[in-house]
Amino acid sequence: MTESESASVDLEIIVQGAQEGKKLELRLWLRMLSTTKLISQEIRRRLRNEFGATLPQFDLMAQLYREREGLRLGELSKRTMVTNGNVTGLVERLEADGLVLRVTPDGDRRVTVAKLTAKGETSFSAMAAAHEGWLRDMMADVDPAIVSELWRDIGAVKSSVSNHLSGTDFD
Amino acid sequence: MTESESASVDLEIIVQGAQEGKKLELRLWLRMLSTTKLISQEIRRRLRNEFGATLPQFDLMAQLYREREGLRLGELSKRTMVTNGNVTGLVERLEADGLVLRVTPDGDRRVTVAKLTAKGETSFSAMAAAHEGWLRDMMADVDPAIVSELWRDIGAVKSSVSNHLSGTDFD
DNA sequence: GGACGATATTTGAAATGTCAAAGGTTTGGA
DNA sequence: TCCAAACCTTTGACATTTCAAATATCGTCC
Repeated sequence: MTESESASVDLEIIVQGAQEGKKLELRLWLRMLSTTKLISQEIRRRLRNEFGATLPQFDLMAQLYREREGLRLGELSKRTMVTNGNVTGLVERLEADGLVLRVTPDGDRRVTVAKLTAKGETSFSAMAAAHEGWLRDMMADVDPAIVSELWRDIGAVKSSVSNHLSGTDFD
Repeated sequence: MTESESASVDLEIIVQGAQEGKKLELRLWLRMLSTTKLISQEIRRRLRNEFGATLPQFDLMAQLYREREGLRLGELSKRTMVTNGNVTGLVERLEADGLVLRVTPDGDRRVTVAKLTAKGETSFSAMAAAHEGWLRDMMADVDPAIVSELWRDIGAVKSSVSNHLSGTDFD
């Protein structure tokens, strides 16, 4: 009994080891990373060519588009996963282009709230429509059922990662 | 949890349809992107804290570690998915730290080959071992079968994206 | 052997990114 | 009241990133 069981286990180990070495998680990570880079670069190129915008600007405007009242810079920083200092510069440039407005509310003068201007909303909604289409095109060869499955399972990965962060996590 | 499975599935579908409607690909992309950012930032932090290294440096050294003869900068650029100009600066800093060496082969003086020094190999192999462990830890809550499945299905995404890139096009 | 196109890398400008430290502002006790 | 801790944003020093233009070298065609 131990003989047959251990034999099949050994075989699995051997096959896996022979074909790919080991480190399943590492291989998944490398593939996720390269795929994400590939898509990012394509989106970046198209945003640039068709709208003269950058990806970080698009991401930031996407957050503001969903919150028409505007967002504090710290909140923007969390949602875009970009550091505070970086948000400052991004908003500065967007404001210079007339796409975003900065306001300090009366209640608390430590705070700066960023908000899309009318021009910003128009500009973003055109980009968003195109952006969605690009993604559909790029993933056109993937079975929708697989897309759903990936969405779910990557959620599991994200959740696992969130629970094993070293520094100050929680949110 | 107290409800039957089919009821909760229906509910999910309804909620999903009502709240987000369509855009499955868009939602997958946003989740992939945020998950990748999360993992990247964690690795970045640990590389910095434990080894005083940066992620791009680690990535570049990883390529050189697999090619002990060294790589031309253009090849490095392709493999790391980083632009040529960027590789120049990365290699410069790594050379200043004594981790990488630059050589111009006799045959072709246009070419620069980068190669890990002994110090670079030692340094990288310590980082690589830790790096692999971090990924295993971060993904510890994900079923290995799911990890395999993700690896395969993300491969399908990557392949689809590769087939729908806008080369040099016009408007 | 000299001009030309193809290759390979570097450079320069601008934007994005991190981190740590410094600025203001509020708030909550003593 | 007053001051120290907490909060929010900006600043400053660097590293990374992209793109486009500039350099440098090779190979070839004549």
